[in-house]
Amino acid sequence: MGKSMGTVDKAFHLLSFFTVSEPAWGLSELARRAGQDKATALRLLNSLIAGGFVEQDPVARTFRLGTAVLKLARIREASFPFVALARPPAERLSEQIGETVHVCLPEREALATVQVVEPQRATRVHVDPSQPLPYHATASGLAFLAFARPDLLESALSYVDFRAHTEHTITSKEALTGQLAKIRAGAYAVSGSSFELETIGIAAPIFDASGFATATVAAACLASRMTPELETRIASAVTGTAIDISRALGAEPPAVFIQSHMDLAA
Amino acid sequence: MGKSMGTVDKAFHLLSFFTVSEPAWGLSELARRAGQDKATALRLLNSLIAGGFVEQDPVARTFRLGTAVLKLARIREASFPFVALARPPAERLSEQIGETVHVCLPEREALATVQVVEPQRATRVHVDPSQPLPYHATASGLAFLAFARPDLLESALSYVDFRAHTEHTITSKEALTGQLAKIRAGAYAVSGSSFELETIGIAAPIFDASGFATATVAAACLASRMTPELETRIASAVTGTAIDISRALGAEPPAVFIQSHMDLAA
DNA sequence: ACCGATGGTGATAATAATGAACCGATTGAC
DNA sequence: GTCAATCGGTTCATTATTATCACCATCGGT
Repeated sequence: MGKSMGTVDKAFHLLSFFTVSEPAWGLSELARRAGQDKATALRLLNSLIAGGFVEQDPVARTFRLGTAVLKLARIREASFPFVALARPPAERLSEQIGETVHVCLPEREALATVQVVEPQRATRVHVDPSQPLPYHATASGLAFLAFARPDLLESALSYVDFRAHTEHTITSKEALTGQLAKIRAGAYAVSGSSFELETIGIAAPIFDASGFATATVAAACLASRMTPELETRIASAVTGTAIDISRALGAEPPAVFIQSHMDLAA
Repeated sequence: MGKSMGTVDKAFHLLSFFTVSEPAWGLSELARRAGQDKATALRLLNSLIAGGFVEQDPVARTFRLGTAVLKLARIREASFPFVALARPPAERLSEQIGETVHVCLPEREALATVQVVEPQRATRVHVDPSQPLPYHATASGLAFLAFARPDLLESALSYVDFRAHTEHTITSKEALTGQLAKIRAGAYAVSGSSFELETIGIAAPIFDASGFATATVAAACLASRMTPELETRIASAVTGTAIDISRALGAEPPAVFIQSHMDLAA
């Protein structure tokens, strides 16, 4: 990793505190939580405001995300239309398997859901797009880590808290790395109720041009109707969708991954 | 304006070079265009990468916008759902008048288009969402400035270059402020081919809770089919849409603005 | 083999960021 | 009504950071 700029990192550290549940901050509290001096935080915020990344409420004096992020997101989607490209395959998958499908992108500490497709049938799993998916406790997280760039894997592992969300959650680094090896061999990840009870996640990585995972696609299934045969059928469909999306992005998944997918179909 | 951090400003300066038409940059060319030393630019880019705002293509070594902007845009829209709230009224407006409708947000030097709705009819104006709209040469810019918070007006005026885009462009500060006074009286702004020939923009401000403009909605019309009667009809529809969107945001437009809108309908 | 690009690195000189103390204004408790 | 605590924001001497240039290895074209 090359050298970077501490001041800029601090600015982004501040940005990371603006979340859906806490979208607006006062100066003092934000500085305290970010571990920065008030004066420093204010100067950083002034730069963020100048760049349009942050706005300040003129009466409450609180800070919130600005409109520049909307602009940049538009540019990014216009140039590399990930969400738009992933939608059709995700919709096909949901229709095919009759379960909720979601697409996630990695962030520092967890995965973020960027797309949810729910099937027509009456009983289905609801996925909250605003809820971060922990790496160690979700099928998507495991599928991503298993095929992630080594430095991203390492970084993500340093943030995993191994908190047990249910009694099935993986709670040690050794168990996690062992599980990742199995996933690499089988191409897809299953989280049997390790995040929420009653749901089973089946996930596969989406690859970028470098051959590493850049995103995930997953089915969120009702545990009550799962069988080994159904799991294989869904896993085959999910890995196939992951291959489709990867190719739509101009990337070719690793040969071993393609092979695993074809083995599932057989 | 409070003190800011030069280093952070430089990082954002780099970010501003990633556009729809030039979404990926090599290190040397970006540094040259940004007026920065290669080494400096690289370190800034490393920080941007660490924050997820920029990605580097592993083979071409080029830099592009990262997924963090998607995440922040999601958070911003979840907390302050401007785009989602503005869409239905904008679509209704486009259908009603049969012209292209666009919604813009102010940035430092110009307006940025965040939403475009094109009508079904064969002949229509195409609005490029990636092109910034100069304050002095577009109906949206004038409508915004006429109802902007005084400090924002002053800031925007300091950035206006008064460059003539066509022979009808306003090219002096005096002409601009005079025009703004007229717009305040009439509630909407018209740019008769002052930005591009053959198109006429009709714009109105969207208000926030403080009673000042926070965004704009505009119709981009073909000049060839414009008549005084049609202008009034469209202006009435546009101002009505601006009122609808303002109320959807929880804001009540000033009484004089409502009155002007009702006068147009009469 | 050469040329002129490219992406990237390292050491020092030049510059910027830092943070404790401070200010005026609110707020809430008594 | 007063006191104490907190708020947003500013100041300036101290300090740590960043900018820059020369340099390297590599690539594609002639």
